[in-house]
Amino acid sequence: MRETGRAEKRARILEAASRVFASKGFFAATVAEVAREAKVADGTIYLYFRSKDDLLLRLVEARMNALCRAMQEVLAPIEDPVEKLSAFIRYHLEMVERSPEEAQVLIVELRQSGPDLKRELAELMRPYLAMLQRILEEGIARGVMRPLDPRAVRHAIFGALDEVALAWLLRGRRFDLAQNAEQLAELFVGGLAQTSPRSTP
Amino acid sequence: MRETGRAEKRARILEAASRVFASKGFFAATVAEVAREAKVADGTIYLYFRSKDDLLLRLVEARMNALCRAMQEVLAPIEDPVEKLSAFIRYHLEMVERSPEEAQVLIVELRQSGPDLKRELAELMRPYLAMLQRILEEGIARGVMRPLDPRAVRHAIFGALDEVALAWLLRGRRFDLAQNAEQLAELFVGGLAQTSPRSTP
Amino acid sequence: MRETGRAEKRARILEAASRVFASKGFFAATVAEVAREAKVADGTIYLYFRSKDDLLLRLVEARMNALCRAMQEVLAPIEDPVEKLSAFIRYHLEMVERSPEEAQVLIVELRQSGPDLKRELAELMRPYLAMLQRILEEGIARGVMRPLDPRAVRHAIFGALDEVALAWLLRGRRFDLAQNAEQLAELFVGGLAQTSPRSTP
Amino acid sequence: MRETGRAEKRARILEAASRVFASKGFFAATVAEVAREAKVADGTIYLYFRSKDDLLLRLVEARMNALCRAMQEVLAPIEDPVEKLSAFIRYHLEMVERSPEEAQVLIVELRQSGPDLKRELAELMRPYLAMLQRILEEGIARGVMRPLDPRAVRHAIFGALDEVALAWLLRGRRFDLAQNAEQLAELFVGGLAQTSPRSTP
DNA sequence: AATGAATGAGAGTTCATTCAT
DNA sequence: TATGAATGAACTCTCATTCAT
Repeated sequence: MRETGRAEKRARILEAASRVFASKGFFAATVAEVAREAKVADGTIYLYFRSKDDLLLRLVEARMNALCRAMQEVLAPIEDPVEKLSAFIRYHLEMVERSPEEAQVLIVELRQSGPDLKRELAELMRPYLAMLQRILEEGIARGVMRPLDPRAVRHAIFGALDEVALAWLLRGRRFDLAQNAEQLAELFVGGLAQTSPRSTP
Repeated sequence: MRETGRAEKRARILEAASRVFASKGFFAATVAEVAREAKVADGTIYLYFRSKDDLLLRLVEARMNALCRAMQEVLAPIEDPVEKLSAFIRYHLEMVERSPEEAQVLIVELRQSGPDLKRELAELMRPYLAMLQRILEEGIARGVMRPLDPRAVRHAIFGALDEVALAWLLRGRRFDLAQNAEQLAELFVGGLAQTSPRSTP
Repeated sequence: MRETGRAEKRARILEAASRVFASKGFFAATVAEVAREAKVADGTIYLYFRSKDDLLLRLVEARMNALCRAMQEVLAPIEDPVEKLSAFIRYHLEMVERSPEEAQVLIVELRQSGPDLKRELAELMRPYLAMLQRILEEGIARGVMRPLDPRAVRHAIFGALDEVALAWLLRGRRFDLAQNAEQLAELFVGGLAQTSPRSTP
Repeated sequence: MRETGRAEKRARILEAASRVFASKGFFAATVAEVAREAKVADGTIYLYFRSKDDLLLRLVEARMNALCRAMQEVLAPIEDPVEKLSAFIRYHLEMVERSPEEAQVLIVELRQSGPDLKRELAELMRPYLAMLQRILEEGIARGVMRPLDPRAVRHAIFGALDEVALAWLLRGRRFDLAQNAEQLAELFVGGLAQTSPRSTP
């Protein structure tokens, strides 16, 4: 238990925090509970994280990094921006379906915080949103997507994904998320499709 | 100061709660602060509301009712479901722009709560979401919208509106919300448009 | 509703207080509850009583007065101090059985109070205890009771009655109080009986 | 300061609670006051006790256990049930005289509580009352006591002891408790004495 | 590095009492 | 005289954070 020990314990605390925040919400969760779940002493948390807020921040950071990396890999081999967008939507919800607990933190608890924390959390989401925006920009640049404001569309798509995931989580995961992913992909791909070429006979 | 007095004071407390919750977040806000803002004693709050949770619930209820009524009136004279949807999107964000503080509560604080409260809040949103869904169902029924799953699309549109509004609020209202509304309207109207008829010469 | 009105309302409040204090305990009971039970406004209580403490004090006072008067009448026609004592014991528990709610206040709630209030309450009990003591003193003077310290015996008898009544009330009035009264009467009459004269042939 | 430290602090809090409850009454006493008296932080109380109610419960429990053990030892070497009863009465009041503060809690505050707490407290008294009842039952069985209902007599004796102790405490311990104990012992021993043997010359 | 007992500020809520009507 | 809405002090209990071991 040296260097690896440290990293492992940090990870264990983050895992514990993820579970506890997901099940109780960030505010209702207590540091003591996270400590118990991680099988460390209360004080130990503070050797790895500055505060409860910091714990959430680092948790979201870790999840976002993993999500970004994974999404990157999924999108890399795809050439067409339209297909990229479609893959983005489907893969995002696939991840939610695969790790609902992690998703819970990113989706639901993310906004549970005072304004300061909220701003910091938004900052952490940026790389992910940037990926989405780049797809849109490229689609527009290549002329395969309508020239709508990429930032507005990015927010729209992200909000849609978020809301669908939230509904799925809140309703106890009772509907088919993959099917919803298809619907969303069609909706947004259709919404961004260049319509003029079709009108030409 | 008889019947009007009571209702006015209740409204004053709701106004105060709206401001305080918006600026600090529901959890960080204290009942004492709401009382101070409303210029009543701490205990007075409890003559009008059962608890802090109830205060949020009633606040969201009031705002939702107003929003539903207003939206109803806007949509009533419109016949075409596609135009109705377009109007829904534009008017929703128009309201956000007009009363950002109220929106803050509906959009941001709405999810700040333990799971129990969250469920009750979701319940309060239902009539509004139902309106949106009905537009989609009618559009599909009349054959002017693609037969996508109305529930999925409803979530998508609502999430998109929410996220755009949230971004606008968090960034200090620095971009043009009306313009974004146009973009969203185009995006979703396009995404729902029946494409096949066009391909027929 | 003039002079009689006042007295009647005062009595109504006392009745209400009796019921509420009996069912909840003096501390747990609220003035608002008493007011509701008496069908008067909260503030009205304070037109008739100085404070919540005063309300209890006046309630006990009224009950003690009634109890004293009734006991007085019961004992008046009895000549023999031993029979008087026996009647006192039986009648005391008879009253408890007849009006358990009033008894509850006198027995149980009587001690629920800070030390100041407690002293004042003890003061109110004095006339009743004095009656008992006088019986004992006369019995001793006449040589029909053993010359035990009348004050000590008075406390003993009163404590015994109190405890038996308390047990009866706490156990949900499930045993026969009259039978217990007989037992107590025998016990104390026996305990106070002059034994030596009898042994002389 | 390991195992002993914990137990000692718990004991210190109980001592403090005993003093504070005795001087102010359970209801009027505040947890903050107990904490101050015990020289610990407010929150520390809750590391050792679940609630203010629990604090009283555990306090009574500890006192009752000690009382039972001590009484057990006193009675063990005594054979004759009549003498046992006499010793019980004298020793009970001796204990009150020796530790008036502890007695205050057991006697006075014991009934200061809502009905739920009251029932739990009554439960804690049972072993002690059972000891008393057993003495009576044995006395009756051996034919050295009159066959009065042991439960009724038990209540009577306990109530008498309670009341005498209460009076002594409320009057500022101004009369001789030991003397009263003698009187009570004579009273009850006399009351329970088999009278028939006396008639034999 | 790790512990977990201790801290104490601060939360929501209650309720005896007052006073304008 | 009666009302009951309003008050605000005071309560119990929680929990993020610290620090002696």
